[in-house]
Amino acid sequence: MIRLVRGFKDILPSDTALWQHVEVLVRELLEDFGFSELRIPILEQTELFARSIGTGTDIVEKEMYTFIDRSGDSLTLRPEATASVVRAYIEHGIYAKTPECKLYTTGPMFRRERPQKGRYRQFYQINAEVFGLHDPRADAELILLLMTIVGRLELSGAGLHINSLGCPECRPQFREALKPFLRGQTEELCSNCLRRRDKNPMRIFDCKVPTCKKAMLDAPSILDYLCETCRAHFETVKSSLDRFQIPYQINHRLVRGLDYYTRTTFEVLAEALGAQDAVAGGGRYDGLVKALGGPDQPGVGFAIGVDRLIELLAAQAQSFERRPHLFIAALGLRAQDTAFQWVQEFRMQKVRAEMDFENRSLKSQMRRADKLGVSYTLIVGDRELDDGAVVLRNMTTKEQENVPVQDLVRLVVNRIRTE
RNA sequence: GUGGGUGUAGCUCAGUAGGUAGAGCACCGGGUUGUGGCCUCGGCGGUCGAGGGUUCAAAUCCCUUCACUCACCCCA
Repeated sequence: MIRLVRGFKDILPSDTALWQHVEVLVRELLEDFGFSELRIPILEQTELFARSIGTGTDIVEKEMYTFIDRSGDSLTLRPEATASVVRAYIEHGIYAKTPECKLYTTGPMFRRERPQKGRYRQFYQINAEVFGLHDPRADAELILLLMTIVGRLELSGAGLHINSLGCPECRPQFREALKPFLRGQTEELCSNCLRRRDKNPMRIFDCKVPTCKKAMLDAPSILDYLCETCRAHFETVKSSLDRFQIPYQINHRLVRGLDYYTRTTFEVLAEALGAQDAVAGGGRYDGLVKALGGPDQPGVGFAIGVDRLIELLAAQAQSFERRPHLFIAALGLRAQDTAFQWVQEFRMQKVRAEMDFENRSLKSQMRRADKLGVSYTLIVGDRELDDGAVVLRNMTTKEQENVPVQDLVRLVVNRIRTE
């Protein structure tokens, strides 16, 4: 048997209704908040990700699906979307026509990590990006949008964490201050953290090893090292969130894996997800557009991990399945022939009708009707056709009535609509 | 890439003094004449992850391998 590729998955019919529910709701909110959809390809030049995400990152170093195509170009299945959005923003001169713009995009991303709960090699994201706005209220608005989505989806147990990473002006000073502290923690830090102590010391905040966590409790906070501009920026983000009563937790340990983030950074975390607890994450990336060869335009964005979001919603046990409205139990070939005609007419009237093509007993057809969860069943056999009236059974009240064959579709449609 | 756990019917799982497999759910059908959900009876359905070894005999012991899963790592 040929099976799924490791880390990839099928989204089965029993789940797609929930996916669609999320997609529709999020899309509507994005449009309400002024975002326009941008559709970007799944394949890009490898260099785009190397330059935006950073050559030192794990994503670029060992997680990308990269191959050389026949022309000799190195291509990569996108591991994230922001780089492509920025590329499109620059390539099509969007910055010239509408430097300030809000874009969103959705689709699969690819990262060759070891699969586990909430982590797949093909996973889905909804990305929102805002370009051209330095104002901290843009950051706040984006977070507001994200939390509105969370709220509308009635997602429980999800908490917002925010932090500021400073800017190229003040972050280096923090890193310098962090180093002597870390040198004093040689005993406590795990081997991994010791290795990255010099290369990327801020990442140690992310380590989940208990002793590291403990050792980092007394570490200096980036928030004490922000320059005046960054401090004021962060203050406005917070006061804006307060104003809209968005609860949040300041977490000076919240750092990002991608090099291009500056200032505001945030994540929505849900404990129920296990180790992969980030449902959404984002932040400001003021240097990225320029770094990719565009004008010096700022950007802020977030990504929602749809798979994880769905997992949370599915656990909250809410059904979005679409059940048919009507089943036609037809007895005998003549009745089946008529029923076939009717189901088509019902569907044209937006009534989801089903019937059975096997010549099964009424009992088994009733069973099927019950299993489908229809609210009404039409029962038609030779007897009914001869009498010119078929039986309409209300599956919840068990009441039955006769409906004349001529004009049947209209009468039944009305009955179902008035439910 | 590293570690732990697990791999027996579509699903959830039983099944050790080694003797060629069971349950529940699901599915199909019956319980008198053309009527569902409960009950009841029956049926369908398994190369016991794969390959090799030990043995008269292995789902059960040994080796190898693959897959799934959780965690590390990383991140949405």
